[in-house]
This record gives sequence, C-alpha cells and structure tokens, in this order.
Amino acid sequence: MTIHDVARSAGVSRQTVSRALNDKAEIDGSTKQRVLDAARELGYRPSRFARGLVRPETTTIGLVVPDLLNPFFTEVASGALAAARTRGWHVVVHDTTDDPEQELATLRVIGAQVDAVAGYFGRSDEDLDRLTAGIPVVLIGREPRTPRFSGIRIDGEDGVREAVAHLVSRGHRRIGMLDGRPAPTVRRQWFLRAAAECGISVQPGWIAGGAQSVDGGGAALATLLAAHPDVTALFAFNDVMAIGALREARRFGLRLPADLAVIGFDGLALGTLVEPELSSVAIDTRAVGALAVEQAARLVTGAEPLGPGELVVRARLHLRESA
Amino acid sequence: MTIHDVARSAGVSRQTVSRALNDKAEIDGSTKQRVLDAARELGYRPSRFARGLVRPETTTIGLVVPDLLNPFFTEVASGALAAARTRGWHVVVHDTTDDPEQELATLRVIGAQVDAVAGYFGRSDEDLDRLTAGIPVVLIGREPRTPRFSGIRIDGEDGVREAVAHLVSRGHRRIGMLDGRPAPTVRRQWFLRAAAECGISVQPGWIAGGAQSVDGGGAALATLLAAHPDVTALFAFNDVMAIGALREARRFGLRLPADLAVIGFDGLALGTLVEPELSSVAIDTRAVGALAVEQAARLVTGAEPLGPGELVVRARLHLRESA
DNA sequence: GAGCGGTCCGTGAACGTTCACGGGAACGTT
DNA sequence: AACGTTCCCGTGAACGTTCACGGACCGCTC
Repeated sequence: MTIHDVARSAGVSRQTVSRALNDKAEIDGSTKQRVLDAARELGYRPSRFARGLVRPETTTIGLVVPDLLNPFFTEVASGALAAARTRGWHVVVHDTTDDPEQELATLRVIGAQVDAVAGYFGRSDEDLDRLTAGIPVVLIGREPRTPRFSGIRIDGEDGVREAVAHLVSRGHRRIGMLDGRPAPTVRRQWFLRAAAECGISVQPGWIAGGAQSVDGGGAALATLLAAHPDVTALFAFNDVMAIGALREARRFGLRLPADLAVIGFDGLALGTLVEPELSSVAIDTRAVGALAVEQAARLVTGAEPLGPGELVVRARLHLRESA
Repeated sequence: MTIHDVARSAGVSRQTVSRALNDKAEIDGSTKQRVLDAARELGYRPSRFARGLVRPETTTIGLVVPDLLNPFFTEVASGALAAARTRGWHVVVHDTTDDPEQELATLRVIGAQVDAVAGYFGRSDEDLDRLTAGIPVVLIGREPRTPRFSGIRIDGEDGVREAVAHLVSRGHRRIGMLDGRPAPTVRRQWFLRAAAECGISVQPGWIAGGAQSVDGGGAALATLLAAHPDVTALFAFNDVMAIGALREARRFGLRLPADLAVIGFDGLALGTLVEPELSSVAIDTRAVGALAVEQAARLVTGAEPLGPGELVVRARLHLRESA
C-alpha cells in the first residue's frame, strides 16, 4: 500500500497525494478532499522510512535500563524524556530485566533504530563497541574504557562523607552497610573511607551484600542483624534497599530511628512516602538522564562534547526522619 | 557520509561495503577488514531509514503517558515494554507532563515515527483522529467513540463493591471518598452504587475531589476531615492519592487503620512499602500495558483485533493492613 | 585446452517518499 | 492577438541501502 496506489485510486499523481497529505499549497480543495478520502478508504499510511530518507532526520535516542519498575531508573528515564522533549527528539526505552540475554537482544536490534544509545549495560566495552556499530554510546554510572564512549559519573564521595559524619555526630559508633552486591562496590569504598576519616572502625561483618531491590535490602538487613544486633546505624547502597531495610527493621520490632538510623543513597521521591521518611545521600536523578541525553545530542550532531568534568552528578546529604 | 564514501575510500563498491558491515559471505577477509577500517575512519554509520526502506520493517509503537513518574503509569509502561519485547518490537515512550500543549506536540511528531500509538490522551476523539493520520490508536482507560479506535476498559465495579462491602462488614457506616477530579468520575459512580447496594448512605460532603497525586490526596483528605471528622473509612480514587491520605492522616495524629480505614485503587507495588500497607482495589496494571500493545499489534499486522469483551481488565480487592 | 565449480566482487534495480522544475489552463492586461 | 500571472498538477531525480544477477578470476579435472 504505497502513495502510488492512493494516487491511482484518486486519479492523480504521487505529488498531488503528497500535497494533500502534508497540507501543502498548490492543490485544489476538492481534489485534496478526494485524495484524503481515497487514502482513508485504502487504509494508507506513509512509510516513515521513505519519509525519513528524504526529510530532515528526526533524531531518536535509545535508553536502556535494567528495570523500569525500579524507581531510580524511572526517575532517570523521566529526566531523559524531558531533555529529549525540549529538543523535539524521541526516546525509545528498553528494559533488559537485568538479563544479559535481553541486553544482547536489545543491542542487536537497537542499532538500526536509533542515532545514539545511553543507559546501563552489563556487557564489556568491547562487546558494546562491536554491537553498537559506530553509533554514539553514553554509559551511565560506569566509566568507559573506550574513548569512543562517554560516561556519566556519579560522585557520591562527599555526600557519603556527610552522611557518615552526621551519624557519628549523633553518637553512632557501630555503623553497618548494606551493599548492592556481594563484591565490594565503589559506594562501599566511599563508606569505608568516610568511616576511617571520622575515626570509627567498621568490622567486616557489619557489611552485608544483597540484591538491589526492596526485598534484597530487607534480606540483607536480616542477615546483618542476626549476626550483629548491636549495629545502631546503617548506610544502604541505595534508597530501594534502604526502604526494604526499614520495613524489615519494623518487623523486627525496632523503633526507627531510635534503635536503628538509616541513610540511603539516590534521594528518590519515594523516600518521602515511607515511614519514617528516608534520609538519603541524594543525587539529582533526573539530571542523570538529562545529562546522558545532552551528551548523546552533542555526539550525534557533532557539536563539542561535554568533557569528563562536566559529566558528573554529585551527591549531597538530604536529612529527613530516618537518621 | 554515505556507504558510497566508504566504498570510494576503501576502493571497493557499495555492495562490498554492505557485505562487510553486515557480516555477510562472499567477501575476502582482508578486504572486509579494509572496509571496516575505512568505515571507522570516516565515522560512517548507516542510515536507518534507507535500511528500513529495503529490509523487513521493524514495528515501533508509541506509548503516551501523562506522567511517567506516577507509579501507575510506570507499571503500565513496564507491561507494554515487556509485551513489545516478546515480539521484538520497539516502544517509544512520550511523557506529556499532563499538558495539552505537550500532548499536541507529541501527537504531531509521533505519527512519522511509529506504526501505532497507545496511551492516555486528553484530547477529543476528533482531534486524535485528525492528528494520528491513519495509524491505529489504542486508548487506555477511556471509551473510544470512533470505530477507528480501540479502548482498554478498566472495570472496577465488582472490586469497588467488594471494598465497600468489606468496610461495611467491619462496622463502618460513614465512608468517605477522595475523588480524582472535582467532577464526578466513573469510580465515584461505582462507589456510590456499591454503597447503596450495601445499604449505607453517603453524604455529599464526604466526597472530596483532588489532584491525582500524593499531595493531592493529602490535601483532599485535609479538607474532608476539616468538614467531617466523623468519617471512619475512606475509598480513594487511586493508590497514589490513598498514600497521600495515609501520610496526611498520620500528621493529623490518627491511628491507622483504627481511626481511619483506607482502601485505594490500582493495587500498585508501592502500596506494600508504606505503613500501614495499603489495601486496594487492584488491577493488573502491567496487563493493561500489555493488552494495549497486543491490540496495537493486531491492528498493525491486520490480524483479527480483540473485541471489546477481551479488552477489559477487572479489579479485585486486595486486603492488606490499611483496612 | 576445454569445461567446471568455487570464490570474490560489481552493476542495475528497487524500496516509498519529497523536492525542484516544468507545463497546461484560465484569466486578465496591454 | 500577444503576453504575463496565477493556479493546479505531473515528471524526473534524489535520498541511502539491500537484493538479484552476472561476470571475472583461479584452480582443478578429464
């Protein structure tokens, strides 16, 4: 079903059909109506590829997240959408469900659909390089090794230092941490460094790793408290885990924050909905998405890309009720 | 920067470049490498339009939501993404920020980018018909008047009846409602009908309208309680408002659910994170998104579309702690 | 040395649309 | 009657890629 079929059906030429469909001049009112009717009759709709081939390209960027239901990624995506909207750009969102296979499948098909891709990836830079076939790539929350890639860095060091200092100033000495993985993360390094600077020691058993989810946070807290019930404060890898920890602590019968002070990371809006409201080392999550789109924009258009110094989002402590 | 430039630079023909880039046979290893190097050197990347024009089309559907940060729409979007993924389709997500202007802008540009569009719209069917230029449209949570459109209907009548019956069985007689708009909504009708069936009367002042947000729910509860502090139970337009009401009630010093029982609508995962956990007339939100994509799929491919009877998502009462 | 199979590469065509241009008809002006 | 304008409309070309086909070259066999 092409423009030609419509033209034939209406007894005019391609160009006249094009004029009618695109509200252009140089066409008589009655013929225009006739063409429009024919097009509707035939259920015709223009090929966006043929159209894109000849008209100024509308850019589309792909955003890849592991789990859109995770509020952190929702906020990042929202920021990316907003940034794209101001440019009249489009964003196709892909949710990999944290599955390497899905990520692979996404990368395979996305290259043909978008002008740039941004997001969270698990695969190596080499794999990404091979799969993205030359389009710009913006990594979020991970340092690129290839110069071809850009990375949005999340610098929470100062914020974590503030958090630990705050807990110490409130008299806490046994501060645990729920990490987002069994293996130490960067945030754990920040935490340990901050603790050392504040002059308190952190025993290895005070750190429990868990899945980066509400349930994961709850489970991690359970194992932590089982072994070390004397921990009085907690820094969590992120807000989602912290919220799971709050819930679990309540089930343990702990009073919050009297028996256990909790500080999360990310500063999600969700933190204001739980009881007690969550204190957090907050970053501007929507800015993360917006920055990624901005950098993708520059790479696509060939403008001067942002340097590493500008591709940073810094965290600050937001105190609420939970600590 | 076309395939031709690469061909010239590598001293071969278009076709050979195409073969190298697409990992096809009938090409020598050394020439392939030479072409690949030339392509990288020139920063070449294939036009997805030209490619799409000649290769089997990959379908893309547009999903339009008023606010992706609203967890309800997040869940719907997540369901849509998952359904699209199983087909190898793409979803471009547009957030209109609940702004008619943005919605208009979105509709204007989306037609050239997608094969079908689904989501929440504020504009009239006539406007939509004109702006979507012949591509299939699936409305969510709203009945279409045009036969050209499909609609996903949300039937919460039975669920609301269960909810009211439950509250009545617990002895509640003065049940208020927080509606999602100043003007009566369908959910208010369900509520009033259910109340009548249960033999309790609802005074007009027991119903307060508010914005469909956490703060809106809180504000609505505040005005409601100011005028009618004797209300003992509450049905909210949706979970987000219900959660706002819970927070506000706590600030009022009410014990939950002893002083005020609350039941929301939607059954969001978020409801399990608040204190007390929210009872809700729950729908399968992800199924809503999935159904929309499924129907869009059928309309695009020309398969037999789902009938009105199949395009329904029914609600059931999920009891947790708040009632 | 003719024939044959295999490997590698290039040329025309096609995808469906819009742009630039040209041309016919109708009408008014000189 | 010749000419200029205005209003419509159609034709060739182009966008950048892939597919189908054909052909050159090489080595082998009989």
